[in-house]
Amino acid sequence: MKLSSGVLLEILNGATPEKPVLQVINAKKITAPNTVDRYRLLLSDGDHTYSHAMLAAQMNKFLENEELTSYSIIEVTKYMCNTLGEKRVIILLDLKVITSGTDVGERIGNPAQLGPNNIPKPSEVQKVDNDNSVPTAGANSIAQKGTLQVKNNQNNNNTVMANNSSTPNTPNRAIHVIASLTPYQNRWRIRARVTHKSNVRTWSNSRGEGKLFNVNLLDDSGEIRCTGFNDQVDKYFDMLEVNKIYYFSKCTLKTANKQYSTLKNDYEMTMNAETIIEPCNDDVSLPVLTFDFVKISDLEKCKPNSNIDVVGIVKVCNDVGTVIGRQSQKEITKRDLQIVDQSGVAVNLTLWGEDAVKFDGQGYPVVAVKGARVSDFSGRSLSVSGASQMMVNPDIKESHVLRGWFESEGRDLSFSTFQSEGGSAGGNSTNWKIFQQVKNENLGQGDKADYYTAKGTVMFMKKDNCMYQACPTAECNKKLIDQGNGLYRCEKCNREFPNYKWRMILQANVADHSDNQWITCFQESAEQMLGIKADELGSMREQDEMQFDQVMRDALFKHYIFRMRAKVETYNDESRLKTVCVSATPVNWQEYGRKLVEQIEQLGV
DNA sequence: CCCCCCCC
Repeated sequence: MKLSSGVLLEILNGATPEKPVLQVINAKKITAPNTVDRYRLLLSDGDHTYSHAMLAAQMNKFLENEELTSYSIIEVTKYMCNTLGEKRVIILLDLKVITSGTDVGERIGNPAQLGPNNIPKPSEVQKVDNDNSVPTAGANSIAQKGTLQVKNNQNNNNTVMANNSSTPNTPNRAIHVIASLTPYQNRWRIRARVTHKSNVRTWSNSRGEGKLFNVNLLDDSGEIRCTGFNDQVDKYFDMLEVNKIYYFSKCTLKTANKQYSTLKNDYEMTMNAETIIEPCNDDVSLPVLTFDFVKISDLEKCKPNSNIDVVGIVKVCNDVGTVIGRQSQKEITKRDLQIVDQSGVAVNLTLWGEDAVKFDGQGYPVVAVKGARVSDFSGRSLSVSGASQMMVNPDIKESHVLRGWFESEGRDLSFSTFQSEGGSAGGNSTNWKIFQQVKNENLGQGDKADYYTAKGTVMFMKKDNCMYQACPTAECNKKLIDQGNGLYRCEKCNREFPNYKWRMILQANVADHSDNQWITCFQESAEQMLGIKADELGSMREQDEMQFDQVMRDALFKHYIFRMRAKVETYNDESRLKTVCVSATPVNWQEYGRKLVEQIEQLGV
């Protein structure tokens, strides 16, 4: 296969030749904390090599599954050339591997390196100042696997009507692609489809209050989240509609917090007072939603609290039910579905709120969820969170294939389910861990607390600040302010009291054979571990410090079964794992011994 | 500047 000689120089000169055939000499992974990995490529057209080339993030799988290796020959079906400062960067948006790297085995020809000295400066590049500056090689760009492609100007089974009816009164200016946006460059304009719009949410905390919403934006190169606060909510919330295409410019780019973002982008955008958003009614071909489906059987390999894309047939649709939120104490509507796919495994998918109420499970519908939340409840289960996007019977290939499979054979199959760990029957979610596992498995690093059970020995307790004078009101445990006049003030109840009750916050270090863990014990667990009621201990400390010290010493080196809640908390940009001891129960040695025997048997020795 | 998305 011949390389497209000289094509790199043409591209850098501003031309957009179709389907260039290039050799990938090598690829280098660029990693940075809290970002999606990106790959920088050294490309060759046989005459020249060029190293300022990037693979669009959604094409990473080509390298990660080793389909694309060094020396591979590729046909680039979609690409673009962007200017970043004084650099011209070629971004590969879509490609086909024509010959594998191992079959080629070497660098073709003797290409000379292109660099700043022998390529035109961006300012010298002939401006291709119209919408054609996004090259879509070939008359019809090929929809990627799992991509719903809209062709506004064609009748075709894949067509989803997305009518952008208003006329853009926008001057023709070069269009940038989402993959090329960075915080270091603010002269850009993208054309993107809104694939998701949140509701308006209000917040109120120590840093202030306000309202916000976000939209997810998608173009050929990638996706990005865009958030509008306060004034921008009023200005753009109603205007932006899901599935429609808009021009965006002058938003603020910042590093995305991966803890909260499910989108494949290192950055996210915030609308500001200068932001310009205009509807686009051109005949443009932009993807609607890209999925990266995980087979249900592969959920086992997915980390709890991660977000994945899944598609399945709704085999069982349970009735709507309600639960009480642990934190909010509010009643929440939910509906459990059981979904299945060709992997022969069934998994529970929980819908919440409106999604749960509105869902119609008649006729075994297909559901596709982008960004479903994985949990380890009963082995594995899934949840449609606010950041997820759910489509029922979407018009995508996977959906039709799944339907065909279900009608022909899937309907009559029996499916296996995930098993909760520990081996006990039923949904036993005790989740036994040793402290080393707690660290290795990054428990509590997700945005939701992780609960686990561990057997541990008390190694140390901090005496300082282990108890405080709390508001005597039954439900209020707030620390009182000693007024010095025999009265104590509660800021929460806005009252003064002559009395108080003792409450405990005991920091303890507990260990097992593998590691140790600092934990916070509140009233009940602290009283259990110290073997004394907080009120008694409080007055003891005031009357006889030595006796108090003795109680603390006597509590050391005792063994408990601890129920823990682990969650990362962030103070002043510094995050650390906070482990709260929910309960401490003295070890029942018979029962614990039986559990160890069971574990040993499971080793199969 | 949010970041809650829940339950067994």
